[in-house]
Amino acid sequence: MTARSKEVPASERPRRETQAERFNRIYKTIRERISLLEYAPGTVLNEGLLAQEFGVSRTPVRSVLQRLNYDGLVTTRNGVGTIVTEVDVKTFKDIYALRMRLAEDMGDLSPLAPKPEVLEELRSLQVRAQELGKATLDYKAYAKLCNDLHEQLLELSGNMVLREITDLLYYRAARVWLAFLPNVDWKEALQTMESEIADTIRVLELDDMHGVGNVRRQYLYMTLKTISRYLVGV
Amino acid sequence: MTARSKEVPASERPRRETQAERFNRIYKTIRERISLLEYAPGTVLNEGLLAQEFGVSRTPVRSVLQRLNYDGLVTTRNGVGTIVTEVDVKTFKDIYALRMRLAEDMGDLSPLAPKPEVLEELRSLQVRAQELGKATLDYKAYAKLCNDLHEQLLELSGNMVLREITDLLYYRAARVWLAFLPNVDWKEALQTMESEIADTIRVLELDDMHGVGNVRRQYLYMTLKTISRYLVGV
DNA sequence: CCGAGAAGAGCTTTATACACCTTGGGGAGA
DNA sequence: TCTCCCCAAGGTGTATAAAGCTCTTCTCGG
Repeated sequence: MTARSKEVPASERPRRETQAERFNRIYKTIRERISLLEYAPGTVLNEGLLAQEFGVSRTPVRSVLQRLNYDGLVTTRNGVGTIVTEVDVKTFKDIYALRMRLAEDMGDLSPLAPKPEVLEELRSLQVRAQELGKATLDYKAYAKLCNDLHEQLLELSGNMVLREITDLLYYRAARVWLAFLPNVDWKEALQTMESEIADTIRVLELDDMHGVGNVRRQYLYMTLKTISRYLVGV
Repeated sequence: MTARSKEVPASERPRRETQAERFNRIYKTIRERISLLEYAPGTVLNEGLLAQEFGVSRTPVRSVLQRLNYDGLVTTRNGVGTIVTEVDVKTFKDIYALRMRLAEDMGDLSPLAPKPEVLEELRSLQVRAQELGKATLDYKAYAKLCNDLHEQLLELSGNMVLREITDLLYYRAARVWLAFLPNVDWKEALQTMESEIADTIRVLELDDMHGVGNVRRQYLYMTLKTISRYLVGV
């Protein structure tokens, strides 16, 4: 029993943020900014400024940036700074090829019975997609939708390792599709996304976990093909 | 042009170890020690001592340990130390289930034409397995053999992302099989390994990259079953 | 006018000092 | 004798200063 815990009951005491919690907060914040293209590829992240923004010293920020480095989202060059990476074409294709496989695996490897909350959340995502399709261009909202969909799909697998890797690969290539988005028709893009969500809900309601993976794989394939076609054109 | 490069021609100057090189050296060293059970699960790694051993300050060592933490090989507890993780049964099965899939993928996703060096290396591994089978128990040598085989198989895929993940998962679970080894017959274990290498060489000589994945998957399956059977028995 | 070179600014990397946390042992009290 | 509390030792987490690297810019010579 420490001295502090005697002063106030543990339940009332406003528990200070754990170091791990703080790490995750900063990590997810920066990762989201990268995935939303707020930090576009080539952007130089300054440790000092980030430290200032999050109200910590540079040390914990460095720790986060190193993690993002392992994730492949940034590279740090001595004397220059920490730079958000470009995703080259080959890597992009490699990632998508692998993600398509992993999507299938998601249905096979210890799938979880779909929790009602997930279905609920997916329906609200569907609404968001519909609303967004009517509205004017809002790439950031689109990206958030993608991220949220991804997050919900993760919930469907009981294989934590698969989850982790799927998450890793998702964020490593998420920027590419978003950066490509201006090249495709906005309404069509959102209709496609709405279809994916609708299809997913449909198979989920049948408890067809294999189907979920197939739907995901199908739309990953479409995305890959769309971008590939454009790359050939250039 | 810096001052130092004027003193001696760049070709003669003994290029100092890059920071990245030093990182990798320390990282791979510690990771190998973990995979070889030199640092068994539960072992507490002391940042200060490691820093002393590698002749650096605690900072770069911390950086390596954080990476190992992300890899799932250690967990760091404040005030205690950095502890080599146990691999629980569920995680182990999750990893193996995924590795089996990835082994198949290895044959499908941009396989590389087998370089002669790889075949050469595999043949030497086969010899090592034969020698080891005749000799007395040497778990560490067995583990090194496993690691080297793994490394060679990585060379066969042109999908760098797949390589990276395969590597990650290999080392995350490598300890388990090694720790289990005393429960199986030594000669049989080495005969099995020799068979795997022989099978791999055979399919490689036919340029059957899909076959390589199948062989790998097959032996992963055997390993998984062997351990699972034992776990049920307990 | 042009280019090579050197100095300087700004960044990351490393080293080090200090704060905080965890743990285990020793001592006082029941 | 057992239990509980306290505290000291030793660990990691954080902050900060020094060192090293990179790029820019300015200057001086051709």
